[in-house]
Formats: sequence, structure tokens, C-alpha cells
Amino acid sequence: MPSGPVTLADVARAADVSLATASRVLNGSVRTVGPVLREQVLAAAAELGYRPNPAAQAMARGASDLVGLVVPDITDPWDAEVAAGVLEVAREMGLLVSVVSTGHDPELELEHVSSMRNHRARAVVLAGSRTSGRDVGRRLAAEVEGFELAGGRVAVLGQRTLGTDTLLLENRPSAKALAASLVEQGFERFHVLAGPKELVTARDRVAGFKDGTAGGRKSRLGEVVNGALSREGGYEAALELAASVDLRGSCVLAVSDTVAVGALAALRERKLKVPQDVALAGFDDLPVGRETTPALTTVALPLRDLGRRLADLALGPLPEDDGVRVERVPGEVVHRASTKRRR
DNA sequence: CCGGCAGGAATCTATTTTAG
DNA sequence: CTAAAATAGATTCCTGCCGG
Repeated sequence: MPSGPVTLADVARAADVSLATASRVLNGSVRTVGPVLREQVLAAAAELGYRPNPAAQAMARGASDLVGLVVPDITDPWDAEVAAGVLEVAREMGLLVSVVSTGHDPELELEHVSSMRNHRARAVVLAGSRTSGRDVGRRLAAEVEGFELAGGRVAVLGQRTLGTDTLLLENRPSAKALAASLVEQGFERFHVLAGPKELVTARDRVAGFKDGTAGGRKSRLGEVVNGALSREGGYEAALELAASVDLRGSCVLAVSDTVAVGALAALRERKLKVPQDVALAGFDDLPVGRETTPALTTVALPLRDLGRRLADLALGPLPEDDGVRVERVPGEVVHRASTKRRR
């Protein structure tokens, strides 16, 4: 009885076959093994309690089973949906995903990419919005480049700051379309809950809101209030907004659905009825925004599908021209009760 | 159908070299 | 001549490719 973990060699010896044959039976191969030897190997493996060694398999196959995934905050439904899409594809391919939730700390993101590189992961998916920190960005770019040079694949969701396959969210055009559609419905006064100043995604959306509300004789844009990209951030920003201006008859554009949900609570507290007194719109089309009263007007992003497409970019076949692929993802404006005009 | 063997990289063992 | 350090070699995991 051998000591330590049971190896393929132990099984092969017990079944009286070659290493190669045992491998083909137990861990799969293009080729088939005759029924007699197959049974011998299976019996021996069961008897000994054989478990394959993934490290050794990675070596022999020249590719590991590991995929890295970085999200800013896995407790955020947005991140969770995208992650679910990535996990679906990875599971279908029999791959193992190592997820890190960075809490918006770029250093942690860098650390995980570095760790995945050390582990010889097959690919890394970065699903966090880039922040404007230049030095960390450069070090991340260097780490990503090193990882790719070593044969790893990288796919990024968000901005095009790394020279890798990217899904580009059309935040600005979508935000513009949302705002413009509300102008068309007759809203004349807009305020913005803008989220964090340093978050590129938030900045793009705010720019889109400005684009969409512009035009005509005078500006329709009122206050722009920054805050955290969270329910609490939205709540506080909305309180601040309600304290500084009279919101009646205007439309509040929130930079995300979570922010809008917080704002909804603040407005209710201020005895402002949505949409009778003030209209409110969000962004992302999270499930939570459909279940609020009233349901939120928003921009729908196919989040789970985004995750799947990211995984496809990172794990699927390489493009013919082996160039960098950048796919644009449009959002879809969805009108619901929170911006209904009273007749 | 089946067996032999190379190969990545860490880790353990043996051998040789160097220092004191 | 002993002890430590540097160097070399062996071992370990499994699979894809090649040969019979």
C-alpha cells in the first residue's frame, strides 16, 4: 500500500496497464480504451480512491483549469449578475474560477492578476470600472502584458485602457438617449445624482445626461451632486439635493439603479411623491429597480450576457487576425412608472 | 488498440566546492 | 579536517504524440 495520495501510476500498476491507458480511461482522451482494460482501470481506481492531480494535468496538457475573475464588489447585484455569466461559461468548459472582490481597491485587483499569473491561470476577466489613478493603472497594464506574454488571456469590461479584448459599455450614448427621451416626454428641469467623481463609468454617464438634456434655448440641467455608488450614497445625495433646490416638477437622473433606490427612500421621506411630484430614473436595470414602487425607468444592460461574452473573449478561440477585439455594448432605454407624466 | 516517453517546475537528495 | 554552501541530479505528477 503506497503512502501519500494515490497517483495514476498506483492505479496503472494495480490494474496492470500502462500509465497512458489508465490516463485515457480516467481523465479522458480522444482515443478509446477496450472494455476489458477499461473495467480493470475503473475498478482499481475505485478501490484505491484515486483523485487526479490538477497541477500535474496542467503541466501535461500545457494549460491550467484556472480562471481569475475580478469584480469591485460581489455583494452588488450588478457584479453578481456579471460574475454569474462568467461562472456559467467556465462551468460549461469545466474550468475553475477564482473570484476576488476588491472593494474598489485597484491594488487588490493588481494583486489578484499577479497571483493568477503565478498560478499559470488560463485567463483573467477584469469586470471592474477603471478608476483614474494613473500609477496603479500603469502597473496593472504591465502585469497584464506579462501575463499575456506567458500565454494567458485577458478580457476587460468597461474602459479601453488596457491593450486587451474589451467589452465597451456605451455609457455615454445610452445615458444621452435616456435623458433625450425624457426631454421628449416634456421634462424641462433635470438634476443628476452623479456618483463618485473618480469613477470613469459614472463620469461617462453624467456626461451623457448632460448631452441629452442640452439643446434648445436654455439649459435644462440643474444640480449635479456627487456621492458614493450605493444605496446609501443615493439616499444622502438625494437629501442634499432636496435641501438645496425645489424638486417639484423636475426629473432626477441617478447614475445607477442602486443610487436611484436610495434616492427613492430619501424623496419619500421628504414627502415628495414619485412620479407625481418628481420623476426619477436610474441606470443598469437591476432586478431591484423593477420591484420598487414605482418601478424605475432606466437603461437596461444585459448583465449576465455581458459576463458570458467576457468569458467567451477570454476563453474562446483567438481571432483570425489576432488583433485586439473591442465590442461595443449598447444599453436599452426602458420607460416605467417612475417617470410617468401626469396628464 | 495499447505502451513508451518527453516535458514544466518545484522540491528533495546527492555530490562537489569553498570557507574557516 | 569539519561544516556549510553551491551545484547537479532525481523525483514527482499526467497527457499528447509517436510507434508497434
